[in-house]
Amino acid sequence: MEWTEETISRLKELWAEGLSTAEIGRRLSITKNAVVGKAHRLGLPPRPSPIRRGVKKPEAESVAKPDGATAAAPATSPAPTTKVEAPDTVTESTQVVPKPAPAATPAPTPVAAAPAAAVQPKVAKVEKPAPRAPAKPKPVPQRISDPDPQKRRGPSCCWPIGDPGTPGFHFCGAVPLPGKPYCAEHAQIAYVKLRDRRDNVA
DNA sequence: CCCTGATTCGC
DNA sequence: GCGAATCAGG
Repeated sequence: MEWTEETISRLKELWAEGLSTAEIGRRLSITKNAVVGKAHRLGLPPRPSPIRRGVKKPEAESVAKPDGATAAAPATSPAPTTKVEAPDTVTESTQVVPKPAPAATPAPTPVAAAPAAAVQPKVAKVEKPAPRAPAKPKPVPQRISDPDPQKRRGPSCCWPIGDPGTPGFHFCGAVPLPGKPYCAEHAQIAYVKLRDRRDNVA
């Protein structure tokens, strides 16, 4: 495989759009392994993996030395969960991380999903059969009346401002368009027409 | 078995 | 650097 700037950028785009590695592979006429391998090498943001292979291999080291003394492991604390999370959520509003889903994802349901680092919030409309997550148009009737983002508890624009995990990160919070997760301003950006990309061999 | 993505390892 | 083979979870 010849990874030219062209193919690499194409890979990045498709990767950022959340397509499966296999799907990307199909589009580029390469195997998913090639896609994954390259993406990994490029340091592309890992997307939700079904597995967690992080478990280390048989490493001879963690043998807990019974010779006591100053054991580094405080067994007295069964729950030393040192969480380093809770960056700085905006207000008390239930913020959901917007995953620019294909087509329209109207449901403001808390989709607990962390966006892959700095995923470009662009909604792409793929014509190919989506592997999973079929669009489920479910118009949620909700009245928008209170224009104050700080007070209203209803739906709020979940356009991410800044990078998730960084201190300044927050969501737009403005009043979203009816049936849309974003406000008018960000909906424009979100629902940009995917530029024509008819491609490759077949 | 199908799907998925991650890592390993020979090339 | 590349990607098939392999692993591993859903």
